[in-house]
Amino acid sequence: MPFTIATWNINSVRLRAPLVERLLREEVPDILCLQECKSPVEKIPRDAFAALGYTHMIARGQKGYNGVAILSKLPIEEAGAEDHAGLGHARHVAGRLENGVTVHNFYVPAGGDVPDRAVNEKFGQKLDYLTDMRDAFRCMPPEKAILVGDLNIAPGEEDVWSHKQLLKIVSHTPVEVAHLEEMREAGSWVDITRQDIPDGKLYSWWSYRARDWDAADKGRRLDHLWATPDISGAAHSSRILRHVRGWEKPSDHAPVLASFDL
DNA sequence: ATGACTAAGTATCTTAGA
Repeated sequence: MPFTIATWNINSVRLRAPLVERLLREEVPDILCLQECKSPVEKIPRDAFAALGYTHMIARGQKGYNGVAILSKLPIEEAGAEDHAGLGHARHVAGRLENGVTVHNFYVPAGGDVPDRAVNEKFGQKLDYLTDMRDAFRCMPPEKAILVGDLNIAPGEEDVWSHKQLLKIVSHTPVEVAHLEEMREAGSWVDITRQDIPDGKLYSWWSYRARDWDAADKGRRLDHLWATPDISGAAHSSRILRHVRGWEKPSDHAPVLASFDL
């Protein structure tokens, strides 16, 4: 049965519940993975999503920060949640669909301002988080799986507005890109967005600080949708919904989507 | 110059985002 999956860093699921509902109405993905819910699980407005047919939810949450949720029209059962790097943060949750596909929803640490773990503890935590993800995938190679989320790294030169100007900016430093690539390789993950849209600039995040984010267009592709090789051939129709960044009181991230014919 | 915003908490500023 074919299905569509979406991922979106919502930057507060309670404040932006109306935007989530609008996306669900307009795009009708079968599954929507959210990051930065910034809410305890019991305070997520799940009834509003259930009213639109999203009757299944798997989530991990905490007060104020982080938090991930999987909303689904399709039945989905819990398939674990990891606390990589031992941060005690709600940054991962996994679910399994009835067709046997496992969905991983990740929110990788942002990493702070200075790309040096000797002076910035958060940068070290980001690298450690990616290393632990890598080791987990090496230990148990994923099959029939999809990995989505805000990975907080824009790996390619075409994934940022200026490769040269961002080389020393957290999210695009060579050490982060190397950690991401090792983790991707450990799970044999295929970047579905780039499989479908191989060429050209592609962003999923634009800073709130720009006077006119659309005109400046200084974006980065921080949000990713990957799949294992056994199902990557079934993926198609990848999109990044740039126009959603222009909605009233938007998240600074745009939703990323793909469909699978399985 | 990227360039001066946004959200939550216990909150009238601090921490975090990236």
